[in-house]
Amino acid sequence: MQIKGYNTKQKNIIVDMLKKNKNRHLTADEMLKILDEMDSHVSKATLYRFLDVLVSTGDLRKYITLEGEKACYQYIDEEACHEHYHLKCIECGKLIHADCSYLDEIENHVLKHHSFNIDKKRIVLYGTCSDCMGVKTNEKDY
Amino acid sequence: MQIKGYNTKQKNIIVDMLKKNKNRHLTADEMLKILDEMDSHVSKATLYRFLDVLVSTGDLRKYITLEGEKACYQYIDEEACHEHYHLKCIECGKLIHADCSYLDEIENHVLKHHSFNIDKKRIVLYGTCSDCMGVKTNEKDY
DNA sequence: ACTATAATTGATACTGAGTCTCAATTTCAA
DNA sequence: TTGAAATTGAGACTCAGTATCAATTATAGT
Repeated sequence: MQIKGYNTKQKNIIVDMLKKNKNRHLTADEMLKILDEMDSHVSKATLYRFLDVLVSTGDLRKYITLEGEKACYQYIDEEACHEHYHLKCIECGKLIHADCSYLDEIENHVLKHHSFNIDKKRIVLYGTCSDCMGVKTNEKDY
Repeated sequence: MQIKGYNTKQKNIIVDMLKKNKNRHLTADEMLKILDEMDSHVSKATLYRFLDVLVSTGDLRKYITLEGEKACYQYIDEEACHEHYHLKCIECGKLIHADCSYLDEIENHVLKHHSFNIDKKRIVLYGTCSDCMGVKTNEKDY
């Protein structure tokens, strides 16, 4: 991949780290920890700056910040270039990555019927996961 | 509506304020400002606490925090309780109420293929509305 | 009404992801 | 080689939201 701007040591370190972890969803903090463990320290500012660049060039996919959760990123290559949406369980908090072409149908419907162009990366559907479905915990009592 | 827990002055003030602004989407900060202007000061901690309660009882709908934006809330009453999903434009911030039976198809798909039971009221799809679609601002250049 | 106790409130300190600043360093084109 | 422009890093900063905890208030039991 082509690095935008000046070709620096730090940018190459970051890209290498992302490629090595392309099947994971990393947060910026996790990346910093990984880089430190690799004795390849890169500053927080540099990391955030370059992540933004990679997102803007389309080399990295950024998932929407969920309520109370951190943004996470996934490197995009041949194997991982299909998008997915997120299912977030209200009961147990689990985040499910739904890899599924149905996404495109939703996109098409909304575009056709509502003239609205969905950013698929940001889709988060809230509800109850299979594990929690029968197991309705007693509601908090206020 | 029934107030959960002890019936306090502050809770009533908050509910009144929400009812008066039921057609708006307010952030917590905006609410605090409104309350101050009404000379009905309620502390930040109390507001946030009670908003959580109202969301848990279903009296208030909380919209997911967009990257870099604040959470906003909408009071739910007879007129606003239909099942519809929301389309939120990333460019202009407009919130579109999409009344549409396609919702059920999404629900069925996710239940069938992912064993996940969507809470339809919470669906918010982010993207670009028709007004903003042609008007792509020039990208940042890195 | 009184009291005990449990819930609630509010001032304020704190958290933490992400941003900003700016001097020092590095890149690269000429 | 050189110097203008890009980049880096340490750390200060932002700010929505949370936690703390002593003081206050609501309610149930008598």
